Amino acid sequence: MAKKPDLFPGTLDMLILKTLTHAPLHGYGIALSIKRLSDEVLTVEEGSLYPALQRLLLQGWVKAEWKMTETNRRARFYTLTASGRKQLGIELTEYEQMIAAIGRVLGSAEA
Amino acid sequence: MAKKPDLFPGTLDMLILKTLTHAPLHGYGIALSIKRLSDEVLTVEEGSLYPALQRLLLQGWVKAEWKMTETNRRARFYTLTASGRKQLGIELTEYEQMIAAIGRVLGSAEA
DNA sequence: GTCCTACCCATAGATAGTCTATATATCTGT
DNA sequence: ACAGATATATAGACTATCTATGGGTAGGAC
Repeated sequence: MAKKPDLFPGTLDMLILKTLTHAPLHGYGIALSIKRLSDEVLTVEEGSLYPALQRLLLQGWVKAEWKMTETNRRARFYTLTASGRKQLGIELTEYEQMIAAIGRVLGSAEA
Repeated sequence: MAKKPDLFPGTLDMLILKTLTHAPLHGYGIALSIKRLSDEVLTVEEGSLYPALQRLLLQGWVKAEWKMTETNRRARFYTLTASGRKQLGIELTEYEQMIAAIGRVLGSAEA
């Protein structure tokens, strides 16, 4: 984490997996998608995105194939696998539990 | 981050500052407080807590003094400063903005 | 009186996930 | 020809967290 992070460490994988539930996308498209959906609040840097995609590939949560984009450039399209979908479910649950717990602390009136 | 973190990186400082808005506490008490308020979901390890307190001291967001606990042991009590209270406000705003943005991505039906 | 548990502080080292910076290349519009 | 958007990828730096360890005190149980 150099300086201030553009997103929460640990949430990137979840966001990528979620984005791929809609349709297969290439890396650049994933970054744009997350940026757009979050109203420009979340920015995924390339140096974060591609390592993350390698991790997901290694885990078997996504698969990749080279195709042509609509603008006629070659790009790697990533598709969510069955185990990736399962993993997304796990991460969503953990995330919501964590957020709820933090919310309880932040909302507390007493120590 | 060795293995799975017990909380979101970046949120610890905010949680500590929030806990101290109620009353001055020593390190051990802060850890217990966060654990209890979060229903045992969030665990602050000592190896995370004390470095974090050093950071907060350096920034001037908390001040510390040695006192005696109710159980008659000497302990360092940390108190929130004015700038610490201001910093907490900033971090809360950023946090909520971030959470809202992630929620929009996770709740999206389309890419 | 000795042991055990809870209390309390602190540092060193490992780990991992992020950012910055850089390199390469193609397509489109001017 | 050139600029700007599209597109992939890696190396290196940074930093907050975890694991592991060390030291020390008070109080109660036995």
